[in-house]
Amino acid sequence: MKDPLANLAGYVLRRASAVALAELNQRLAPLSLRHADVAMLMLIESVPGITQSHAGRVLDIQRANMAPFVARLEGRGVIERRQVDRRSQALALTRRGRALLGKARRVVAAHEATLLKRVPVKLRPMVLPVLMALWNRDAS
Amino acid sequence: MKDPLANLAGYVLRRASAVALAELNQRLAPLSLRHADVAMLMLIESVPGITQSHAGRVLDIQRANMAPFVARLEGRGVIERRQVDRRSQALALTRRGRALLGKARRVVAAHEATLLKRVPVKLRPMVLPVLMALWNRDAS
DNA sequence: CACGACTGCTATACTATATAGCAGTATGGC
DNA sequence: GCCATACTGCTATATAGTATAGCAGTCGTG
Repeated sequence: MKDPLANLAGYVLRRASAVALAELNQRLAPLSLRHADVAMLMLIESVPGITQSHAGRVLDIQRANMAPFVARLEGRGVIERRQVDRRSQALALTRRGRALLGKARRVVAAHEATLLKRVPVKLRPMVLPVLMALWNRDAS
Repeated sequence: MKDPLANLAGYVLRRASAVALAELNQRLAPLSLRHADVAMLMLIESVPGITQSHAGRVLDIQRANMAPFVARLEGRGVIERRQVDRRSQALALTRRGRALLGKARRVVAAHEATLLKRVPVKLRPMVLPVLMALWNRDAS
């Protein structure tokens, strides 16, 4: 049946995001990772020593939610905290974290590939520009 | 700062969706509506008499979650249920529902406009095709 | 040095979504 | 007609994600 909401960008954006997210989480399940975990690991890897508060700002995770989130990753032994200040924590990957991230990267790459494969070849180069524009990090 | 995850379509898709959803819900707050309410009202309007279970399938809402959801809308007097079967419920908008949907439509239109305004003019015609392709209703 | 801003944290709440199971109902094959 | 099967609406419950309020301690700056 034809969905009468399919001509609303906001609606399709939400549905597409929900499907993609569910698929990614399913792919990550064997590694006992969620999408947010991988985002955090990738961020820490590319900005080693990033502050916990700074990471939260980049990933748009509330300070309150960062605490148990980071504690869980630390408890798993994939990241470690180093005091940079008497209030700030610098985050870094452990050896184990780097190994896990390696596997996660392959999963993410496969996920990205299936996402893009759904888009007609001619439109593929527009995917990221369109999404980035919709995200619009500067404005809101 | 440059987000190191910004080249992952899945990540940007999720972030864009989250921002857009939050904005829409804020816009809808004065009407005491959430995005899902409006989706339901729009669906019922365009397919009057649609079955509750069918609506749930179209909008991807679990049967279990449909029950309290529909009950809330009915309790507000915006939709009504008619027995079509001894097990199926047909949904329809009440007069009040149609009036409310009228206001909601304008809010949604404004939201859509601000979304599209973020996209460079050249890319705008690609927005819906790209999102629809990513959604990929046929496959998954 | 005092003040305001910042950091990490706990507790809590709310929303969205997911699973399990139940009673009753329609349907298609025999 | 009868029965197995699938479907409908529903309750109860669980989980994940996200949000607010507030606190103790720390830093930077005027």
